[in-house]
Amino acid sequence: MTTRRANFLTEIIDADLAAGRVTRVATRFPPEPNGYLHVGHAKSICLNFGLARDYNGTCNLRMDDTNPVKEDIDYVHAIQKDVAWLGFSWAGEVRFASDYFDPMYAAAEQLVAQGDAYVDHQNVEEIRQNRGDFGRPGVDSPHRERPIAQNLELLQAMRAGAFPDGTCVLRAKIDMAHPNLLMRDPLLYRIRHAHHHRTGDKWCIYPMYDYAHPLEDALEGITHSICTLEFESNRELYDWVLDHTRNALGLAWNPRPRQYEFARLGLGYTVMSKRKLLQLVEEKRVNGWDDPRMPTIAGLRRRGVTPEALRDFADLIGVAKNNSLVDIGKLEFCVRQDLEKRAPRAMAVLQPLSLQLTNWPLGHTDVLTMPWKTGEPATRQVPFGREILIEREDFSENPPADWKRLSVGKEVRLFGAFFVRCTEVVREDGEIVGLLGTVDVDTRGGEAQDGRQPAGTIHWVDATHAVDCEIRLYDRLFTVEQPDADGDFLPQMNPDALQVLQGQMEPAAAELPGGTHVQLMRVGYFFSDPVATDPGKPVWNRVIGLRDTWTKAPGRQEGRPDRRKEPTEAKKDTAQKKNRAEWRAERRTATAELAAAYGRYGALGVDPDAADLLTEDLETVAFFDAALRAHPHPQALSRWYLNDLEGLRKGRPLAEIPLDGATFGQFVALVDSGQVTVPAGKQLLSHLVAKGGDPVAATRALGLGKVDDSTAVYAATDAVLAALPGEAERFRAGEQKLLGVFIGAVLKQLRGSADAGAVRQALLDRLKT
RNA sequence: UCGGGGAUCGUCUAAUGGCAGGACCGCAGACUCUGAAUCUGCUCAUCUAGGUUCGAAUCCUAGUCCCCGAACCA
Repeated sequence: MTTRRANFLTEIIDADLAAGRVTRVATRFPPEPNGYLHVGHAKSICLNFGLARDYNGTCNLRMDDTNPVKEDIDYVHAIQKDVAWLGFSWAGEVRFASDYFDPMYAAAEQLVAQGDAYVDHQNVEEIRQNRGDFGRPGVDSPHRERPIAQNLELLQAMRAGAFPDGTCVLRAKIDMAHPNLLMRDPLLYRIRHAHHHRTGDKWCIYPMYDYAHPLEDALEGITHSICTLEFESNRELYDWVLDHTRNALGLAWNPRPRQYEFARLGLGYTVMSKRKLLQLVEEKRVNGWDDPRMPTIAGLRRRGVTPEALRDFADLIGVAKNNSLVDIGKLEFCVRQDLEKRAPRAMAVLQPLSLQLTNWPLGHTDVLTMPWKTGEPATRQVPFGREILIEREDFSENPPADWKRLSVGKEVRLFGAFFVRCTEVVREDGEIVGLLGTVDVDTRGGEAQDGRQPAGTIHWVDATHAVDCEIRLYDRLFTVEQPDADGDFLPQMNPDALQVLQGQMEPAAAELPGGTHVQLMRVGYFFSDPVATDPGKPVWNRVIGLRDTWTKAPGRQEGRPDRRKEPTEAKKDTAQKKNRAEWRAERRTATAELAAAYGRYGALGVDPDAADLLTEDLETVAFFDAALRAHPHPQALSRWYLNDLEGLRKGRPLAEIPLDGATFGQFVALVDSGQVTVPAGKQLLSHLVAKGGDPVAATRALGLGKVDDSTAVYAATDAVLAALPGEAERFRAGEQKLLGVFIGAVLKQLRGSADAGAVRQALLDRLKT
């Protein structure tokens, strides 16, 4: 049983299940096979498959292959491999949008037959021109009103291959003046005389995404179709297609799929668009889709990132609708956390410096047995001889005060072996070329008989047995957090994202096969490249360095990103954009009744701002007038209307809520009379907006009548304080803010039917020491 | 310009009218045969202004800023 991570989507699903809208959960991951999957897709995969897992539902893997000129079978295979590698299994076979071309076409003919679609002969340019723009409505196509029979004939001719590419399209007949540009007669089918990787030459017309996607979902019985934020505007069209094809395929769309959008992953120091990734590959700025510098799943896999780390990362960053740019340090954290647990330890030096131990017998080798990992049984043999290689940066001639490594005259421990002391520096032309030192043979295994502890421990390898190996040091692909913020992203590429070094590795580790994780002690986590490693010729990729609180890598922007914004200067309103108040004022000028109502309310003592809001339209005025007739107290009425009812109706027109103006007036009268308290009134109003009914009857039914009985208040107060002894203690200790918690609890117990002031008083009474 | 979204520690994300919580990062300390890991502690946030309420991140009003949308791409 995995713990379910809550987010806005799980809330929606819970509500759907509770309301019976769906009885099962079916999601899908629908990539277009036109590129490799990247870590952004990994987030989506974890979401869709994770939801299916958490709700005992299903998740399909579906190739959205509706555009034959861009897609390729190789990508299909790569995508399957990546999803499986991430640890997910899809329901049944892999699906293909192209599997549904027949029913999609049938539905298109039905749309034409219903008069909901037509064949348009305008060219691309004309269609674009006639679509209008954000500020201008579109104009109807000259072919928009063609008779149905002719449209049907043309569509069939399109399908039969009678027209060359680009000569005509099938369009939905919606509204060329629609504020959502996607709804201005969107294209449904275009002609492409192209070979499709699955359907071959069967089709020469292919459906557009907005038409195909909802049908794919519906045909597969998807309940929750989850996509990214940029598709928000497409949702309206998604629903239109479903609404207008619901009878065409003999399917009831039950449950009808619904689209929900979440924020896609933005990750620092990399790029995530398929186009840019493709460009990096095609221009050979990286070595293919699986280059370990790439944010592709294939690249991360080859680098040595594990599926567990990626899944942890997906959990860590969560799912929401905020546009976000995730700190790449979070990914790095997940990688380290995972590798820390699993990686055996080994030693290699990247930049060797020789240390001759002058008191060690010439030609003698001691073989030490060390565990692959502290506390675990598996061991390895590590040779130790007269010449030792240490890391160049582990020696300093002029060490700082807190130096914990080697320097002249100082003793350090060689990890798992002996204590050594440096006695002399060997130079050539002023350059340090080696070190002379002595070893304490009584410290074998790293423990001194006398219990002394050297200041530091460093890693090392034996010079005569060390194995040459290629070390590939990977770093962030770009030098700035947002390489594609503006302009060209290529100049931001990090030239040091790959550094190749010739290192010296202990022999046991050098024999590890490709695809093995290891922590090179004090250096980082490494992965033997599964492609480049040959037997006896190891190539090691650095997955990620160890966290380093001592030295900071040069040339890298330090620490956490600080994207804090300067408080922006309020922009002077140069554009004469009309605000909502101005719209209302304008409408009042145009409509005498509104103006009259405004004057009338003002005369009744309603605050001008409130009067402005109440005279937004005639519907509101009529409602308010009816309320006024039932309860002639304009201030109270307007407060309840504006502050509570306005929020409760959630944008629905007044006519659609089961509460009319007169009843609303009666409701306010009831509260004003003191028979119902304000908090109870809020509950009551919420009930009336949802269910309708008579306020007095509802009050009685819900038990919301005011409790004047101070015994009851005190009893509830005592019960609450008894149930929250810790809080009561803290309150007495001075945490004033807890009073609200108590009031809330008492009010809840009394169903809001007590006066808050009385409750407060009772609490203070009881709580005073 | 129109339509649709969004705004909470530096970053990501909770809190659904009642104690602004967690994680990453950072800082300090403990421990350490890895300057790692581990452990402890600390710093740090509700876009602004009004209003409703005993009580507002949450409800109302006005404003500000950010993102997406005008491929025969998905």
